[in-house]
Amino acid sequence: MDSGSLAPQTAADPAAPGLQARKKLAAMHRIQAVALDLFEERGFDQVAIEAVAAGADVSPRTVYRYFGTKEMLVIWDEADEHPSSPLAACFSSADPIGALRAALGAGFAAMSESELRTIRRRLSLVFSHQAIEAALVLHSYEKSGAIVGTLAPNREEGPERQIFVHAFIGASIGAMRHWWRSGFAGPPFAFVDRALALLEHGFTASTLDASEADA
Amino acid sequence: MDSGSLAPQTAADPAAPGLQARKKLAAMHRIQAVALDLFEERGFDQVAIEAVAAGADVSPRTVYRYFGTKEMLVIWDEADEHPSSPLAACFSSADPIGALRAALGAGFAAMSESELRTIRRRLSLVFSHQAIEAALVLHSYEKSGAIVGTLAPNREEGPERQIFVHAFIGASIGAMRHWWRSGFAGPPFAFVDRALALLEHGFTASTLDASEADA
DNA sequence: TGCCATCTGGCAGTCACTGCCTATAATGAG
DNA sequence: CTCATTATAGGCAGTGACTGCCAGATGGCA
Repeated sequence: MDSGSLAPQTAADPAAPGLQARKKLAAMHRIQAVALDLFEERGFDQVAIEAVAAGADVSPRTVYRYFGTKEMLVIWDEADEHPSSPLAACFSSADPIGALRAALGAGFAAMSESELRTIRRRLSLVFSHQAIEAALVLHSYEKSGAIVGTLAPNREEGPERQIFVHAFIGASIGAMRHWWRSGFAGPPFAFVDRALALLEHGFTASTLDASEADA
Repeated sequence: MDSGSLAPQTAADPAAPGLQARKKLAAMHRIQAVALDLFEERGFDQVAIEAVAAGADVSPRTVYRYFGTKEMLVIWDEADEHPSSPLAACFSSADPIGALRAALGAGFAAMSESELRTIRRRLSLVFSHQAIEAALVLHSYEKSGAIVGTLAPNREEGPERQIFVHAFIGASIGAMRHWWRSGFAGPPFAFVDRALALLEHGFTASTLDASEADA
């Protein structure tokens, strides 16, 4: 609702985004908010892009230009915009899993309650609709693939890193799905942390057999 | 080309599929063959379903009835039809990873060279087109989710199994992707086996750092 | 203030996908 | 073998996601 951040900046920050960039970002937030409302109210498949556009006072063409696909209305996160993702450093770390645990923990801790609420709303839509979940998996693959690609551009690599990235994303999404299925019980980081612990120490038979196995 | 298996069976096998079932299966193989040819020739996005249907001498409506989506023309595998999937037993085994390794190894070993060639063609399409890869991930999640769902219908579960299933699929697809990127060098099972070994014993820092790390 | 680059909106078109109805082919009983 | 029943393929029309194109509007900047 509030678009106070559209006011021009007094100091000339060299890396400051211009007015159009700020307007675009504000419009994207507005469009996504309208979309989430409509999707929750009528169901993802029952809402046409045209309705979202009308509710956000933009043209359908603009919605497509901003988000590309209907699923991206749910998937999109402003954090993805910043290219200097904290995940990038993790994959190149000597201890990737430890770095990921630290980065994700810090990320979740830094979230406000309203941000967490939005995350929960989006995840509910993700796991209720196959098409959105598929888009999320794919988006994550792409992002991580791009990160790994910049780390080792030319080197012939073994399959380990590729397998790890995919397994990491799979495990994370599995953890998020379980968080959702549990009615978002407990802090979100507990689930991701459990997933990372499993990846780090391996899935033993006893781990999978018993429901009680704390790391 | 040959549809010899359409001949009526002499002995009355009680579980034998009827004529329509055999015709449908033959048509699906024919349609998929045409689709793969066209997709490789012109590109997935440049081929309309109508063209596939025309090439296979069926109506477009029938293609949709059989495959549901365009991506399924690539994803579909006759092995998926049989409900008694060997994977089902694996997830309920006391040693799921060992069982998976055995089942997948046996599955790959049983494949003829022509079947392997088809797998390679399909994988090339999968990893060249995001939409198909997304559909594959989704399809795998669904299948595995259904299997796990039948195993423990009511029990409240911890996140471990959910995480494992997703990580397993992620790792497998990562392995397959690497197999594809390597120009399908070596036997396919080596990559999946590597993925399973990593899942079983965990991703250590040294595993991810060096390209050379044999289990 | 005025020029230039960029962006938004509208239009028309393609195509994946679906529900509905009819024609046809397989199945089982007599 | 014949017929009634049932399942299945094909045709048709419609919806909606998504895209290229062009004209008009708007921010960026001298």
